Amino acid sequence: MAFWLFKSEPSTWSWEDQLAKGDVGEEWDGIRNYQARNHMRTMKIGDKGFFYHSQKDKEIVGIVEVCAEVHPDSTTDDERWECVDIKAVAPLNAPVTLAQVKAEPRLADMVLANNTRLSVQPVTPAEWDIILELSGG
DNA sequence: GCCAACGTTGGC
DNA sequence: GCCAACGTTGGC
Repeated sequence: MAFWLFKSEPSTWSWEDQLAKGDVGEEWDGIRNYQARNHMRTMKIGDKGFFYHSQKDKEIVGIVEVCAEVHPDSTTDDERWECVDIKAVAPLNAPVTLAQVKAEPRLADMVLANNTRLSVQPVTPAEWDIILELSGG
């Protein structure tokens, strides 16, 4: 199983919106970036991801799970763009802020701290555990 | 609100 | 195929 991080601006699609969808989940649509799409192409059902609020909050707020593998993005006719579906699993005990991530030496190489614009990112198992640790376990 | 980083587009 | 111009994202 692989780990990922999904970035969203809360005014567009928030963790609360995601939670409201329950186990049905929701298309992670609107991605118009090849790197992000390529990551989604490699995702499998059951992969876990962090849900990150960009812009105002800048913090990881919850855990999601891939519940449908890659398929065409329903928000466009352009066949280049595909996406997966994700569903909320649980909120973090406490949100982990970008500042916390940047202050943690073991997370110095995390994509979140280095490539601010990539909206779908891979997370290593080690990084996953450290984030959970920072959130209070 | 500004600006840096980065990706995409389009002219040549 | 290169590269300048432009648009978008997201941190500060």
